[in-house]
Amino acid sequence: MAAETRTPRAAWIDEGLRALGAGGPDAVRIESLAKALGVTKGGFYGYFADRSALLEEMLDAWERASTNEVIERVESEGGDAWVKMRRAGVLTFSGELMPIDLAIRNWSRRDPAIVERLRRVDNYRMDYLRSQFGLLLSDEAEVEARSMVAFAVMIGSHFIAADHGARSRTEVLELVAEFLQT
Amino acid sequence: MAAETRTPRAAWIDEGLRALGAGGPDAVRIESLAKALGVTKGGFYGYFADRSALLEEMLDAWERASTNEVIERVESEGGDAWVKMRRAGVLTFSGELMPIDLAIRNWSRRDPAIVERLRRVDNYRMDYLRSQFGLLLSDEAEVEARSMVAFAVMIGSHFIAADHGARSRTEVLELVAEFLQT
DNA sequence: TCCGATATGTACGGTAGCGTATATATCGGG
DNA sequence: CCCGATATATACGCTACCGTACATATCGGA
Repeated sequence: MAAETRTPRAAWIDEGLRALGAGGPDAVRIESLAKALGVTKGGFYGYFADRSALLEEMLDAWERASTNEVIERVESEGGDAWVKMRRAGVLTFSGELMPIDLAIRNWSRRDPAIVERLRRVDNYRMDYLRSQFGLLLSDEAEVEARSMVAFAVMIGSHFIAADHGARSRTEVLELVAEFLQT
Repeated sequence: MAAETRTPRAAWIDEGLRALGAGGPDAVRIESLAKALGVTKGGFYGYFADRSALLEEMLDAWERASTNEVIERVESEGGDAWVKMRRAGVLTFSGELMPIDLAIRNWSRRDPAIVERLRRVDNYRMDYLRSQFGLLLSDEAEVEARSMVAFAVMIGSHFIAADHGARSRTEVLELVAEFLQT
C-alpha cells in the first residue's frame, strides 16, 4: 500500500517527552524533534494537527505511564504493602520518568490545565502513600502528615542543591526514611 | 547633561526577575520586558551587553536578596531562634521571591552554572535550619533529617498538586510542622 | 512491472526575537 | 537660548520556528 512508516505517532510523542524532560515545554519544537528523529517535519502534520495536539498527547501518555501502568506492574509482581510502595516509587521516579515529572510540575505553575492533570496523578500517588501509612498508624492526621512528608521529600530533593557535609544526599534520604518510620 | 533616565538598570533586572518567576528563563525576552516597562529595547543595550548579561545580573540580585538581605532583616528585628527561623522562611518564600526561587530551581536542572548558584543559597538556608534544630535535638543525624524534611516540604509543597480531603494544604503543613517538633 | 497510496522532503510566507546602526528627543550647563 | 550628552526610538538583517502547499520517494498489490 504505502511506504514504510519510519516515524510513527509514538516516536514523536516519546521524543517530545524527552525534550520536555530536558528543557521544558518550550523545548518541544517540532523541527528539533524531527532532527532528533532523523527526519524532517514533513510527516509530523500527518499525525498531529499542530504543536499543541502533540503536547496533549504527550501529557496523555505521561499520565497513563505514571499511574495505571506503574500500578499494573507493581500489582502483577506482588509482595507486601511496603514492598509495593517502594517499587511504585522506584518505577515512578526513576530515570526517564523523573525529569518529565519535574518538568510537568514546573509547567503546572503557569498553566491551569496542567495543574489539573498533575492533580489527578498526585492524588493517585498520595492515595497510595496514605494506604501504606494507614497500615502502620492509627491516627489519620499522622497518616496525612507523613504521606505529605514522604511525597514532598521525594519531589523536593530533586529541586534542592544543598550539600550535607560528609553525608551524601542518598544517606540523608535514608535518615528521612528512618525518621518517617519512628 | 542628559535626558532623564526613565528606565535604569534596576528596572530591567526587576522586570526580568518577574518574567523569570512567571515563565522561566525562556520568558525573559528583552523586547517583552521593554514593552512591560513601556519603552522599546533601545535603552537596554546601553546597560547590558546582551541578554545573557541581564540574566547574570538577575541571578546576582536574586542571590543577594535571598541570603544576605533576608538575614540582615531577620537579625535586625531580633527575637529568639524559632522566631528568626520562621521570619526568614516568611521573607524568603513569600510573594515575589517564591516564584523566582521555584523558577531557578527548575532552571538548575539543566544548567550547571545555575546549580552552583542555587547550591550557595540552599546551603545558606539549610545551615540556618540546622542551627535551629540543633537547639532542640542532640542527635546530629536527627537534625539533618528534620532540616531536610522541613526544607523539602517548603519547596515540594509548591510543586505538588494533590488534594487532602477535607483539609486545606495549609492545614496539612501545620500537621507537618507538629510532626517535626515531636 | 506499473499504480496508487502513504510517508517524508522541500519550499514558502509569516511571526518573534536578537543584536546593531542610526536617528531623534530631552535635559542641564554655558 | 543653544549645545552637547544621554536615553530612547526606529529600522535593519539574521535566525528559528510555525503551519501550509506541493513534490517526491517507496512500498504492496494487481
